[in-house]
Amino acid sequence: MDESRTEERYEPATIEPRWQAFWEKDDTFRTPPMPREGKKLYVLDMFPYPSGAGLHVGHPEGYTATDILCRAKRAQGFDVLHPMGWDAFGLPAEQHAIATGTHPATTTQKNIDNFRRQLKMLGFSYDWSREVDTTDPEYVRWTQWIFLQLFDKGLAYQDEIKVNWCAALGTVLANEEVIDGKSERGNHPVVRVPLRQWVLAITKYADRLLEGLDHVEWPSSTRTMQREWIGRSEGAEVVFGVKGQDATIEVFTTRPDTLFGATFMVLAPEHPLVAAITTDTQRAEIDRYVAASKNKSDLDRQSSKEKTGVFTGGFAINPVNGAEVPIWIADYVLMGYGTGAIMAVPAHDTRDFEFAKAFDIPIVQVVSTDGASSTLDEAMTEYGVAVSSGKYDGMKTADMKAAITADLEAEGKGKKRVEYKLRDWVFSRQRYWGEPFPIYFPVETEGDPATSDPRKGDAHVIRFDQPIAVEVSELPVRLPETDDFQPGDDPAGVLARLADWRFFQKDGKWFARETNTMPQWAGSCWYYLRFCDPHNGELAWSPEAAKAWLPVDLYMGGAEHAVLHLLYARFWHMVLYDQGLLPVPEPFTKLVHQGIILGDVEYTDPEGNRHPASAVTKTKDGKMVLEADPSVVIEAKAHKMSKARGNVVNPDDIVRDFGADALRCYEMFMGPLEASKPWSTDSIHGVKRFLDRCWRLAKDAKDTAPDDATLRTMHKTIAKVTADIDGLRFNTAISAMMVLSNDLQKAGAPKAGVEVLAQLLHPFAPHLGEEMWSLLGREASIQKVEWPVADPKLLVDDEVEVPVQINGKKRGVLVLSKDADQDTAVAAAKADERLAELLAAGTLRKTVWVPGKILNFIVG
RNA sequence: GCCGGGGUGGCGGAAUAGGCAGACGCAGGCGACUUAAAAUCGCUCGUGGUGACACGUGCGGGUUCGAGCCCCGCCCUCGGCACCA
Repeated sequence: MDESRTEERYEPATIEPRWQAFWEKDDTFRTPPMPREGKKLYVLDMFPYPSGAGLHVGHPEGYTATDILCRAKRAQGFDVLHPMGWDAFGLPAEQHAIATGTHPATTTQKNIDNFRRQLKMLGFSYDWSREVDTTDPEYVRWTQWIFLQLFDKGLAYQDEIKVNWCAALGTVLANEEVIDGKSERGNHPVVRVPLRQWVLAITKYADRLLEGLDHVEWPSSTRTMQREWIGRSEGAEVVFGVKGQDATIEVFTTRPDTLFGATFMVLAPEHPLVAAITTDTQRAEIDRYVAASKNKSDLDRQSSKEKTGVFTGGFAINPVNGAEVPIWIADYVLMGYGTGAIMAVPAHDTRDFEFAKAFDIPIVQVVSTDGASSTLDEAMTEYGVAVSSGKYDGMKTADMKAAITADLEAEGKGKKRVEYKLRDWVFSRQRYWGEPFPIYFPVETEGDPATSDPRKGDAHVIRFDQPIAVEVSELPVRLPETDDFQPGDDPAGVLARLADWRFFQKDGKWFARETNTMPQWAGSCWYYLRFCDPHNGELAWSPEAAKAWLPVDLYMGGAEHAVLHLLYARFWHMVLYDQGLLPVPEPFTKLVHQGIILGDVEYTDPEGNRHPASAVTKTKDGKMVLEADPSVVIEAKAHKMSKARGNVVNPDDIVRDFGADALRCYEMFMGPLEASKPWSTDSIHGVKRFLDRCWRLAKDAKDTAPDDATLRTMHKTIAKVTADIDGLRFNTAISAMMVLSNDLQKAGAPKAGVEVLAQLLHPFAPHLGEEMWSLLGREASIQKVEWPVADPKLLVDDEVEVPVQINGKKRGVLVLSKDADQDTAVAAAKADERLAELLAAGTLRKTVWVPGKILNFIVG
């Protein structure tokens, strides 16, 4: 036991809790209620779902990145809003309740406490006084209030939507939980049953949501995904007559110019006209096909691309030429898009081409690249000029689209139309653990309302067609207490059978509460707004607070939320903006996705056995093989972390073994923030050694002035690290600090240099930063010290090394003054014995001189 | 199939207005200190060659004095979408 020696070492386990306690007591990271003019910065992490498993190493990646930025920006004089909270409604807690009987609120609270402990352990500079929890009734109050804003504006409505009902599990399943018509868990049959649901009219905002993407600094891949999800498509609606009937069929097409090539029509099996059009001889076969497609989910329908379909026996009349074309039904036409019916132009549409081939339907070419027609081996989908199209022959595709649409419109046989892939948002769930809807319905009882009681099962009718909003003053509508979370035989879920909560009397009349709950998206759609003013008891947020802090300047979170969460949040934001409740039209100015951290690389032989890295070697032709037996080829691959694979890394273990600062720095040093990267516990050692060296530099700092070279390195590092933090290039920032620490050590630890290192390092390794500052004899907290500024004069060296090439190959290096001209450089090169010799070997044809960069002689 | 991102030493990665490829770190090798080990420090470390040199950024072409970076054609890989008329 040598106590003096342990004192001489960097001990994160001692210093980290000490500084965390200091920050807490000092309230170092408290955000001012209002920022100073022009000094606000709102940096937001996507808040986590507090799962029972706790934090994994993926969480701290994005959190550390934003924490570094926030700490640096505070030191640069910004008022930074950097809050954290919990997206705490969700299915796992309810499933846990079903399995164990523990109330979801209890489980959730426990998990939140564990998450908070872990985040504090990592030293993040959140303003914990602004913490929000989406399950807190004070938060739910305002989630419900926002729903009422949507309801009042007619943006929330009810509809019958088919859900995946699994009777055996007694629950409604999400699409991804259904495989081949069976439940993923238990393999029980799943049927599609229509259920009354709340739907939000997000499609009314489709164009706004699309247009807004042009004004945000988001990854282009994410913007593209949102654009494709919205799926705006311009075309025309064309009306076809039905032979021998009064009925008409409307179709949507983006290629009205190919109307002359329509050789058949296809209706979706669910299309309302199918029964009327079908002839008696075809009816049996049609009924069979319709029944078969009825139980298929969209997913199943799309799993096979083989074209199937049945002829109805009916014929449609082409509005431009009166041609009679057969009407088919086929499930490659979706009822949910366009009109549920298409004009099929096999010559110019790949799917129609396949169908025509399968059922031997004529293919008529009406667009051609050169004006001639020929037999097509595949659909010709490119634009060209019209052929076999009557008076339109010779017109270019784009022109003909406009012309024929106008002509159809004039005759009342069609018009311009815009379609979207985006569907309205099904906003209700048949669950317990979610926000109740602030809605109730009148109940009609059979007898006298005073004596009949729907709670006891007396006959009654709930008038779902007459929804009534709960008074704002009565919010929140709380979840009823219960200990029964078991699935039941009613798809409507747990709340529907809690009759004492569901039914109530007012003014002598019976009413029934809405028993659906909101999806998990609801709470996460507006948490960034509540953070501006989290304790407001009168309003969801004050206009002043919103104006001061919005928009979010940087939003950090996983790419898995690229579409849904970010689209839903933007939608709510726009609705609230339209009501004058928000100061800006888009919520998140800049968005960054941190990459996924994969498990440590695994070396696997063809039999699936794993080998240690040291047993593997690379052959000359680049194959990985077993060193002991080169005939065994090894696959080296980093896999996604998963419990099943057993490669999950727990931050608690890493902090225990290396410290929070080492974990933070390692995750930033691994590679670019947005790239997915394999974890390597081995590599943390290097980062830990670096932090160790920094600690010793502070401990051993000498009161000597840094020499000129060290001074230049200090200032270059200040410039590099400052710029890299702004650009979120933390890996290169750390490598620059490693260079500085190595230089400072060689230079004998001059105090001024170590102070700069501590300041630059503290956003990355905040505990060590504070500790170094204190070892250097300075007062806490380093967070309150102004960020260092580089002296531009010290950023450029007076002398530079310029490589000299002969015919593009490096043959030497010249040391020249930084503004040497070509003549000086050439003279210096000729003065070099070796270079002169090489130059003399041929005729000089050309000299390339890039000042300060390169000198290249072309010799022939 | 379509749309994006990416292929650089044994490993993670650095370097793009086209200008010394491999910064920084891991692993490895040699050495110093130590009774020894750990820790620390120093040197070394793309491949071939004693060396001068030659070859090297997924593959094949091209542009250029000069290409990891730009252009054309492929291969692999990771994400997303997938009958949207």
